[in-house]
Amino acid sequence: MSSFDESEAFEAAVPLSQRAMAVRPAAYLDDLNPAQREAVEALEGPVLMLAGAGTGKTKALTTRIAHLLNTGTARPNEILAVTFTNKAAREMKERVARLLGQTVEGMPWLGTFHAICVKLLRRHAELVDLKSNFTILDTDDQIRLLKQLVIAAGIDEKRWPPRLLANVIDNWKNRAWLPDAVPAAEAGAFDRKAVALYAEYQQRLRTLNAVDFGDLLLHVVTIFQRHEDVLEQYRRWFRYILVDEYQDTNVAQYLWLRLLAGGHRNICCVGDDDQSIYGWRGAEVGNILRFEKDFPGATVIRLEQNYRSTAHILAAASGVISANTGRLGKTLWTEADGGEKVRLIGHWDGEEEARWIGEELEAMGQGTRGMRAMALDECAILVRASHQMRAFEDRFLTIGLPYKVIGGPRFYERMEIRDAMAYFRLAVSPDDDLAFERIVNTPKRGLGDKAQQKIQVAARANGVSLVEGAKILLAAKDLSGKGAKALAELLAGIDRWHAAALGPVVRMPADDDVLDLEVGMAGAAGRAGPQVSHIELAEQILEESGYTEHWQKDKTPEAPGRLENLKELVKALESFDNLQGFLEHVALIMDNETDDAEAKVTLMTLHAAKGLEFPAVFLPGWEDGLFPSQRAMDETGLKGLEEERRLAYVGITRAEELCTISFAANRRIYGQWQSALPSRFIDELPEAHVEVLTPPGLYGGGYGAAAAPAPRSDLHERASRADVYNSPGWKRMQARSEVRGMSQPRETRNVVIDLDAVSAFTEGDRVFHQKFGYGAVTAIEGDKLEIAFDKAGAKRVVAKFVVPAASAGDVPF
DNA sequence: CAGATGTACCTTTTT
DNA sequence: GGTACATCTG
Repeated sequence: MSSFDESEAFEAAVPLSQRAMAVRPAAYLDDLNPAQREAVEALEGPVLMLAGAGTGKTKALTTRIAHLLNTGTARPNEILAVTFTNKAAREMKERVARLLGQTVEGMPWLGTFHAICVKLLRRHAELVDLKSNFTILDTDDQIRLLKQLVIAAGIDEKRWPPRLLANVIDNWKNRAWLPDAVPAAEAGAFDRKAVALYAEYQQRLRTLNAVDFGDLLLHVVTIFQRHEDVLEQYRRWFRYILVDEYQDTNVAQYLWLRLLAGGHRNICCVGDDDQSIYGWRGAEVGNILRFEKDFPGATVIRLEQNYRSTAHILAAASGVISANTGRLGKTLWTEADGGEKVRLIGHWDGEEEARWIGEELEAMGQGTRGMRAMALDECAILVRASHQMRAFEDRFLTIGLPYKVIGGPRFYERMEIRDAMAYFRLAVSPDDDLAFERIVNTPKRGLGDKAQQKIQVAARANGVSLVEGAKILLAAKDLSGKGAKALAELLAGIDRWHAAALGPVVRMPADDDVLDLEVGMAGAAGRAGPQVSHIELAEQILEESGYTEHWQKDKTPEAPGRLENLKELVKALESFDNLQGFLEHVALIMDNETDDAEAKVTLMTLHAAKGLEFPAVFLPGWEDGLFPSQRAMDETGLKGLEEERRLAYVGITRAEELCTISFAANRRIYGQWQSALPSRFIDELPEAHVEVLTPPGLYGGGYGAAAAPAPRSDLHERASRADVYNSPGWKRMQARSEVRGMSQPRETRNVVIDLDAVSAFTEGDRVFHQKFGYGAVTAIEGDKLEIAFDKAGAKRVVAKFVVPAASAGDVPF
């Protein structure tokens, strides 16, 4: 706390009224509408900002921060501003800086819940029996650790799959339940053993001096609850608190906030109950719904003017969401024109849906039906479940339409990156057992299960880390030739790397610097600089460990990509002072944004789309069972259905100009063809704002043609009844589909066979495919080739995506 | 110890 | 259908 001057902080706490007018004329205030302005100017006391989709929420939030600073009400380090994602934090930082000009010093306490908790926890680690250099485990580590515990406890892995156990524990942590606080009812519902395992897991984490993501919050809450002096100190420091996406907070986060805001109550929460879509991961809509009860006298401000979408799109979204109960209620309005109606189209199956959207995207590029031309990067396809993306990827690959997938496996989650990181972790701290386990036999060193078990036994018997245990094992000559030699080599490497990794003062990356808290690892300060830079060291580690070679020798098609990723990893080290700082960053950040010049359609889940906007949005797969998802409804009933409906609302409101909803009568799920009925949410779209494109012959001319739309009251009632499956709209659709002969697929159309591409091959040819690697042609069928791939097995592939094996060097990708 | 076959599983996902 | 993981076999 050394350099923080509390008296100065208090001086800044003089009430606003007594301070001079704004330091500078606050031109930014003129940019706001009345509601936004109110939200910005109500600086003191609790404020709840209910910000509908596209109503300038971030603008209000960032302007509020700027206003706090500009009026001298608070200093940058007195504002605690929390977000959920790093992206949101980054954006907020940028926008505040832009509002105030370049002169603002960084805001040290603007960040994600987790990043802020890391800073706090490093400071007070000893209060929860940790050392301040604790490591942060990601989900993968967590699961491997749990697996060990499950096995050690002699519990059937089938009964408690580590993955499931991790979920259960996460849920408990989200609710801020320590092992001894898990309610008996809850524990009984699962299994007593799960609680015992949870307790054991926590104990093990402590021994390893490690925390998982949930702990970051939970430990800090525990510290605040048990040490009033510490809490008091932070209440004085964080004089103004701002929270983004408040509807997504879980119980632990809620407690954390309430504790911190408890004194001065200067807390401003921004959120939208209609966009709460993370209930399944512990978010409590209840937090936002009862804000006024938690903070009596709170100012509630509604941002309702929408600047994003056309009137038709807004009306469609409002129509859907109005079927939900227990909303705080907002009415979005816009000055914008009606624009295009929301388009609705039905398809025979998922493939046709993908084909239609592909064609539509191409047509939109030219401008169709009097609409302006839309570039691909103005368009997005938002799906409910990620497996829906395959149909689109297949199709776009075939027609060569550029696309990008958001939210796939991230860079830092890839196998090769995690392996490399494990080596780095060992260099930083050789007693990182989890890292050691990961790489003992990667690359293959002839150290299989048996050898690894011996190491475990040696370590446990001597109460030391695995690296030490391995040394003991070797000294005792308890391991045979080949493996022993490789192990000795690895251990020598770790020692060498560790010596080289002990660098100078350990700090966070510059942009994450904390003004008054030293985040560095204890004990490393003041050491002389190493001879090699951490970048060279990283290269050496990968080289000497044989890891690079391992992938060089690998002949699978993805090996080159992995080597490329490793290079990228080393390059990423450049922006850090040392390996420790880098590891810390990666544990919390894990994002991977590649910007590419070429315009591409964006393909992502509805969840990933929250907070984004696109001129044109496609919402495929609106079928009951898929969306709303059957599972959501089965597991949480009406609550789940309502969350699905909010997801629909989020989807529609992503669109600025054009929103296209589609559904398919048949879809292949888990390899089985299944037919489905249009989503009940389709019935909830107000007919006046929808244009039905469904081709005649399918669904009898389309939705709305047969019967008048159900009255609103009926919709409402239906949503809350248990027999939602028997809705009038449903029966209507069902009847229609039976009458109109849904069993006939539409005529196949536009089957363009690229004969040139096919004629280049004959049976038996060796070929190369970008994704599947090498193989031999076994059959030719239309424009498709059947190929027996060496690694990937037999596949049917469109001829133009395959080249003769000889010319594999210049593949057309 | 490694590759090869067989068998259960299958939302949404950030930190 | 396709993947991740466990068990079987060379």
